[in-house]
Amino acid sequence: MNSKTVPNTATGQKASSAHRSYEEELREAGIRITKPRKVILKILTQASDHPDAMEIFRRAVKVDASIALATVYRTMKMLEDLGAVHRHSFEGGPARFENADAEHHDHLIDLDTGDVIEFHSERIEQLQQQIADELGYDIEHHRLELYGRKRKK
Amino acid sequence: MNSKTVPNTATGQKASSAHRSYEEELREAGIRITKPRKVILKILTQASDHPDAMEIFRRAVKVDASIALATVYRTMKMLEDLGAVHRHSFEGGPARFENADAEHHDHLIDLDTGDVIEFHSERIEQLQQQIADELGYDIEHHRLELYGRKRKK
DNA sequence: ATATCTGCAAACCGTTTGCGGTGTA
DNA sequence: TACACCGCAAACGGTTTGCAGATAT
Repeated sequence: MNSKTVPNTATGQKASSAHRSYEEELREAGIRITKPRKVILKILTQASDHPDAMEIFRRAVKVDASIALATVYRTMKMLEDLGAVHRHSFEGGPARFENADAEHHDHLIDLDTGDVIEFHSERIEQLQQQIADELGYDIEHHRLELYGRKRKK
Repeated sequence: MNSKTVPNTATGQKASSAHRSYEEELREAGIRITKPRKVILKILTQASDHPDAMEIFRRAVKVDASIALATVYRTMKMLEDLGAVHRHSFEGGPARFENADAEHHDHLIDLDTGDVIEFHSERIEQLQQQIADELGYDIEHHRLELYGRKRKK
């Protein structure tokens, strides 16, 4: 019993702000705006954390009890394909999602609470780039996750 | 799917040479050395790549057709708990394993071939440490993976 | 009107586990 | 001999999918 589970209820920090609304994006892509989608998109717009599919489903059911989990999964995949959300597979838990229009950042996951803290280091990005260069590779994307606990001083 | 260890920038990397043998480790831990385990351990000792459970199973069956996939999973978990192997969950595939006694390194995954290239940057490690410090966290472990394709120049 | 979308249930895939029998220490 | 271990099959958790009916455009 050494597997740590990462709880996935975070109390987020920044709210997602100035972006083209999800509905707008769907409309542009010629995708129908249905009732279940409206509910899910609103939840995503309001979310300040990194919810997983089940959590989105729980929030959605409160608004419309007839929504199916499968629809949540289908909608998230559709949004991911559109490039509107990012999917993160952190250790020891289901995939978690976040709006894609924030600037690129990496994540620090609080092992005790599941909270996700975003950070960015231009220097690290450069070093990654340099390493890939030296190895003769073009980076398509990368994943940098720190797993830790609050320092008790 | 092979794996290369690349001598690299900052800190040099030594070849994952023979340290304490797996069998020795098991014996010290008071764990029985059975026939299926012998087969699996030999496969791991000889492996120069990062095989997943199914691949280890395939190789094992060639040696002893009666081995079960469940035994591979059980053995890998046991080795992981012992700290003898590391489990990596790269994107879009099953977990892959590698011997734990190499020095710490990160991974670049070739998206075309699945090859895994190891690298290490002391500078990046320092920066991660610094970021965690600033955020008030102690890092337990981290994950840095670059996903890319060979540069066609 | 009709193609897209839905809910439901079943399938999926990698992994774990309960069982009763086997073999190691 | 005793208990750890095995193979087998069934269960698991997260996710995807086939279907037939519902709905947005």
